[in-house]
Amino acid sequence: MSQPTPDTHDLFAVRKAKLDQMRADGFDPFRANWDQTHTSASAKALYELGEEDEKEVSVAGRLTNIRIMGKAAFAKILDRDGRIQIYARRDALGEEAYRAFKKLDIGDIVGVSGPLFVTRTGELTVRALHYKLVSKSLRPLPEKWHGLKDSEQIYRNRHLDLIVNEESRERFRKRSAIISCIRRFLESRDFMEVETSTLHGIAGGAAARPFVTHFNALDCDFHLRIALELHLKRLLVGGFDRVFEIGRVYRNEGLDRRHNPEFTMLEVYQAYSDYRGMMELIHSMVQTVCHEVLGSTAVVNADGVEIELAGPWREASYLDLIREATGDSQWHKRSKREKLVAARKLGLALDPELEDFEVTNQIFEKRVEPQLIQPTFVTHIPRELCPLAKLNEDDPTVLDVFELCIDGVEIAPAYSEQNDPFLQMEMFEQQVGEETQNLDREFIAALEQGMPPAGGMGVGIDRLIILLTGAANIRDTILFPALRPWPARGQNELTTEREAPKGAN
RNA sequence: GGGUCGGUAGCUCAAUCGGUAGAGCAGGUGCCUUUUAAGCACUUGGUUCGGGGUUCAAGUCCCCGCCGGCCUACCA
Repeated sequence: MSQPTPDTHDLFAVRKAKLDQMRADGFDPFRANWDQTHTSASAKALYELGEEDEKEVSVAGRLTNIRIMGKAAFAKILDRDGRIQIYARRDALGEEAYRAFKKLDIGDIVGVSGPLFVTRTGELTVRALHYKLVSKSLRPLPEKWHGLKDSEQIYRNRHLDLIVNEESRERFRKRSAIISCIRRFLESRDFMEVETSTLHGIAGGAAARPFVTHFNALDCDFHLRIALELHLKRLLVGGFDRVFEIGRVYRNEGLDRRHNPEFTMLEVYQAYSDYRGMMELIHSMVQTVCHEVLGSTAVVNADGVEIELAGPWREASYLDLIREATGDSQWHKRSKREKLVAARKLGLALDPELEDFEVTNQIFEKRVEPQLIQPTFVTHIPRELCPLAKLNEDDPTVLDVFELCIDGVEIAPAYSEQNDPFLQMEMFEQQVGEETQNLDREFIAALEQGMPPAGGMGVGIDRLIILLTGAANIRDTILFPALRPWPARGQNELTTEREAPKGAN
């Protein structure tokens, strides 16, 4: 087959022409495979064991770098563990194979086998005796030195980001390790992992606008869940005394540095415990993750501020923190008007129509929470703020709950769970007001069956990952964050044209 | 939703006051058998996000739109 000369500036066409030529010569890389005996890391480990020289390995990965020097070449391949150098020379591979090697492109996926050796400059290298192209890369990779910087491309083309940006690869590896560690921690405490449904008739357990979807078979609308809470508590009623779920929840609200419309939540429920028990649980959990995954109890946030996670953590009541922020020890005795004036002094122009507790809570969210950088359990939270927790026995205006704040963000709320169906009904009615169709009567019926006293907690996993990896943005911790769908005519339209696969047989 | 900044070659970035759109990497050709962002020589490559306007002349100024970053609003 006469090789058509493609435009040398059309990187796709140049690579496609190489592929066509290979297929014409009887080799189709998309039908090939490779027997990988070692990764970059295990090959290094093997070499460091010492003993006899010239250990043979067979590695595979994506070519990220090629340096051709006449009759020999160095290249690097990237596999799941990292990079390893390979050395190809004409007299070892043979004339024909070496000529083909020189035609490889950065981004191609190859298998390479041969003995390990260390180069003059001290780098462990595989001396290629055999190699095979096992997947052709038709698109060029971003620049080798600067990587991919454009944040939109990073989010839209995460695969490119992962190939060229090592920090990104490491961050997601760490995310996986943290979640795995959390699972093992909870299992070691005899919690059982469950999966509850994501399609809810009534999206309860939190106050957030849900996404709506339509179920054709039943011809009715469903909501994507906004929390895991109510189903998990029904499992407590059912006798699963210690349950947890790690799953997606969906909230139809704005996007920003700390909010993605779908995010990962961990919820844990433990019968015969309470919010104090949850304090111990989250503290131990974070210590365990620090030791097993991070190897450190200190983390540094995106602003360079160090946060010390080793315990014990500060405990402060909601009202004390408000008093501290406003400098008013008699805050609880002030009228709403006085509170509004105080809010204004703190630079908050609040709507006078807000309820009294909402005014205070605005101060909490805008002026207190952002200041809670080191881990702090905020306790004694006003009852209006959460309808699902038990009232404090000594002061029924507050709840037996905490909110764990770190780095100015709420990481985990936990409650002594309300199990009195009458009080629960009352709280629900206050919450939903007129919209009684949003009142989850099935849940109330479950409570009427009798739910054991329990502690429960929700952990925003993505926010925890931000904290533990020092990420600047929730999108850097979510593999495929929400973005507006591609415009109809994008600059980067699909290049692969529809054509009969000629080389296929 | 509002404010603000941005979108230039496949990638990372330049382009003075409105006056012929450039560089590095990647790509192509040639040389080079231990390189490290390999090197050397030559070289291809542009709907300057899209549409309109002002002007002798627009990447640059104005208007509209698209996409994104940041701030803000919403947000248990």
